[in-house]
Amino acid sequence: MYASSANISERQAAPPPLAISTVIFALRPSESSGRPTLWIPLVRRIREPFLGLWALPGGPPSAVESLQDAASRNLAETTGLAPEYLEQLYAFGGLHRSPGQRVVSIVYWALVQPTEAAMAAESENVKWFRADRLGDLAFDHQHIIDYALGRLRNKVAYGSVAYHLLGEYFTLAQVREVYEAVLDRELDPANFRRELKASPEIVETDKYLQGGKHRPPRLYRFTGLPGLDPDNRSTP
Amino acid sequence: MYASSANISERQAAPPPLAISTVIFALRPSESSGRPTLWIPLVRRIREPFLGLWALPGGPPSAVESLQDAASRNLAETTGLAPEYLEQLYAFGGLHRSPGQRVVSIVYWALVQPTEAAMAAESENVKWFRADRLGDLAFDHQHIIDYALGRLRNKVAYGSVAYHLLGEYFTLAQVREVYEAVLDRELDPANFRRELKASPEIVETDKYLQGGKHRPPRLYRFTGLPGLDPDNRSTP
DNA sequence: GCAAAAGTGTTGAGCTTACACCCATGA
DNA sequence: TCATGGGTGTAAGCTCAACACTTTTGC
Repeated sequence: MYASSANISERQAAPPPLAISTVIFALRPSESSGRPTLWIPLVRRIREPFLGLWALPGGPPSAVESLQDAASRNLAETTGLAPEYLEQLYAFGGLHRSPGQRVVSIVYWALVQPTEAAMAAESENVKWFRADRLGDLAFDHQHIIDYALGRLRNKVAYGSVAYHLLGEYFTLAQVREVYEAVLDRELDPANFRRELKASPEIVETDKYLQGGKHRPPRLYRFTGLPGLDPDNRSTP
Repeated sequence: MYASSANISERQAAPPPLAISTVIFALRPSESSGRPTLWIPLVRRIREPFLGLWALPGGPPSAVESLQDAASRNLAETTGLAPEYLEQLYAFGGLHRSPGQRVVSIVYWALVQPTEAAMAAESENVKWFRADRLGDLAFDHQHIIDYALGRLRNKVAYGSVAYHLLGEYFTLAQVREVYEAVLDRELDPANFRRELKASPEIVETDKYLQGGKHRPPRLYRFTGLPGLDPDNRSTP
């Protein structure tokens, strides 16, 4: 009988090793249409298994950092990115995720702003891909990305997540484009703008976006809070 | 640079050990009002730290079982229960969850039917508590339970989870009582029944619940699917 | 018959949706 | 001045919440 989740010295078999991975989303204009689409940075496998294939950035957590910090560090090390939004996705621990040793991966998902994404480190072994056009990936990473996409869609549909894919100032039409890219369907501009203006987290500024072809749209800011990591108890 | 979530041999420090815990919910009639309320089984700590305090059932996963199977086994070993519903809750991995060694806990949450719950093993070291009246718990387990309660409330409000707390046959009023217990507010019986009858997953039977004080209500069944664990990829 | 829960009907408020329309700007 | 996206108005339709009402049982 095991009476605690925090004492593992009570069983013989070695528990499976742990790794942290992150699915990172950013917006980039599509090469064809120019409209914003979702992109994901991947890193190339430099050893077996799956040598040469693309995979999610990840690695083992160190003993002295929280899981979320591990995801952050990892993300900075591989891609140079500092995410605007970072949330735990799921812990994957199936027996056959990896040939050879079995690994438990705690996966995070992140949103980065386009300014960040633009100056992200890209190299021989780090490349960005359109989220809907990935090739063959290592391990179960395609499956993980599909799950992350589902979560993103869900969070966008309800919550206040879309703004983390945009810069500090944005037009309401830009927000709509994010929704349209993520949900993959068109939305009524008139009704969408009304809905956003009803939300108190979106505040109007007195700036306008200049340089467009037509009437310059007003810029807005998002003032909502990022949402807390549940892995923090109030009684330390 | 760490190119994979499934290869941990690339870093020096030993990763933190892993444990699985489960928050188990079942309905029992309240001693005072007789109306159904949420109860949770806990196990007593039989060693330091937190010796003597109550804690969530849990233990290390073995190397040869999936995380969900580990939660299931664990649950059977400690409480004798076979849950009707089992879903991953969150991976808790803060640095200060446990005095002494740092542990990462992947926590599941479960719903068991009242028949199961009634014949659950109870002993000196395993007891059931009202979810809203727990004493001091070991580790961050109170915090975890609060989070699980939030998830349960959310899933009940939207989804099709309430039926897993009931037996195979149930009246619509019983479903309403579950909602009322979980959400902690009263619901309009007329509107609630209409909403349920609109759902195709709830099918009418030709049985009636006899033995009540008044008009015998019709019994219904739930035909929905349990919802899949995301930790299963389709390409094996 | 009476009390109480099972079960049905109805109505108004409010929100969503579709779309007509005006506004401001670059070319 | 015209094309285009920014931005506003509005009416139909639907959903939801409140509550009056009928039905069926045990006592």
